[in-house]
Amino acid sequence: MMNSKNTDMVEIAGWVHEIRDLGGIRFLLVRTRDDIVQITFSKRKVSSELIDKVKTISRESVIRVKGIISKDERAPNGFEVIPNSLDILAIAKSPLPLDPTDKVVAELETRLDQRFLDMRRPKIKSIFMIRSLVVRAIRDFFYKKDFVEVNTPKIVSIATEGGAALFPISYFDKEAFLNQSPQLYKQILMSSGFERVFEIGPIFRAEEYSTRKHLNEATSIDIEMSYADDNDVIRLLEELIIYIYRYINTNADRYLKTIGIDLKIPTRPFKQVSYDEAIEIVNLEWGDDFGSLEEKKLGSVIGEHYFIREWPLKSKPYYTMPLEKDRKILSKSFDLMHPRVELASGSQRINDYELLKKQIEMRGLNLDNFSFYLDAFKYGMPPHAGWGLGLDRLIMTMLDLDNVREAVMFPRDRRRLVP
RNA sequence: GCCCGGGUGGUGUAGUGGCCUAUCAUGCGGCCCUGUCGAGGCCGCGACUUGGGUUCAAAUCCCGACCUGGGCGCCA
Repeated sequence: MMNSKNTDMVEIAGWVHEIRDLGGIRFLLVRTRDDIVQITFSKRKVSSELIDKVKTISRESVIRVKGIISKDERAPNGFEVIPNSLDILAIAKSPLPLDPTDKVVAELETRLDQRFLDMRRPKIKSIFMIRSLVVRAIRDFFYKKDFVEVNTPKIVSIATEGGAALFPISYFDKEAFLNQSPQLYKQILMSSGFERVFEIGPIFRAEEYSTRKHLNEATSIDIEMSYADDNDVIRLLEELIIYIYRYINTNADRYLKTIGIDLKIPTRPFKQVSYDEAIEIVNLEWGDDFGSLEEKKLGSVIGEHYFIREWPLKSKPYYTMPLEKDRKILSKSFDLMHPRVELASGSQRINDYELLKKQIEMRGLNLDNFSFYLDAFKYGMPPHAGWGLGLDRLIMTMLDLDNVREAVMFPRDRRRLVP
């Protein structure tokens, strides 16, 4: 919001971040989207009319100031503005529900209740400025790789994968659900010949969990790629993660500084462990799934991003390509793990109609519900692979946030529906 | 769904039966102050989630409700 009118005159509009009144001199710190600028009202240099006006301003009021830039070593960042005019655009009521200057840090719950104010804080705003840049990096990456960006329906008739609970909604006279994943649709698009698609969109899970890593509405980055296998999309995922980290490191330096993060860029290739190796490390029986404790242990043993590959077929969804190895029924599947949390999971998919039907039936699901999906496999479905990556968790792990809700502007969790 | 914590001014806290007309910080109001940048000094304002119970006496102990933090399960 700093528009230089000529070399000296500036106009600044923003919130009154702090007021320091020393009697004969009064400092207003005005906060714009990206900066905090000091406006200095001294009796010597500013009219008494303006001095009287500035006395009526409360913290977090919105003002517009026109004045002259003055270099002064005593000012923060070495300059300040000596005002010629002052418009009070909106007076803020008092007391404030929380303190945007970080002198007293409110709890997350209070902050989320007053999210509009919370996001005025430079640290919090920086999270979302970075999140925007991450999304930009993702689009950048996929467009360069000749992917097509798509939008699939969020109102659907059936569960995508079983497993997670769905939110039922009423769709005129029919029952419908909020989609838990774009999985089925992005696969159908492979049959339509788009070859490489990606989508950045919301997914909904009705699980009643209440943890630091779960949301009931999350943002998923999903891709699907024809003529690719699990290895191909693993490489692509690695490449994307590193692209994002690099992009943020070079384009979001100021925001990283504000948050106080020194971003370490992961190195390729990421470590890989097979499911069999992983259960060995954490002492599980073959066929067991990893609990939180095991996930933590694996994370601390490996210490950086890694893949867990070749999961037992039965612990992955029906569309996962089977893999027979050492007389065990595994799958061409993988999870991308951060030491703290799972970030992504993917696989090569089944593209054979009969095999897919068999896998759906084996899981006790009703084939009739899947006809719109299965039809796409009847008339020439290329081999393909893909994955889904949780954007919110990616931001959480990248910026070392304690709670995934910190990475979402208006999070939806077990209890929170407002704001 | 299970287990363990917690609800004290606007915000963040101290306080484990009487010393509480409740601590401290921040904030807000007033006064002083021309270089603040966690401004400072003085004065003032503002709170025990809720319903029962125990007790001479409850912020404090017990039970319920509501809200809430963490862990587990499940999940991405």
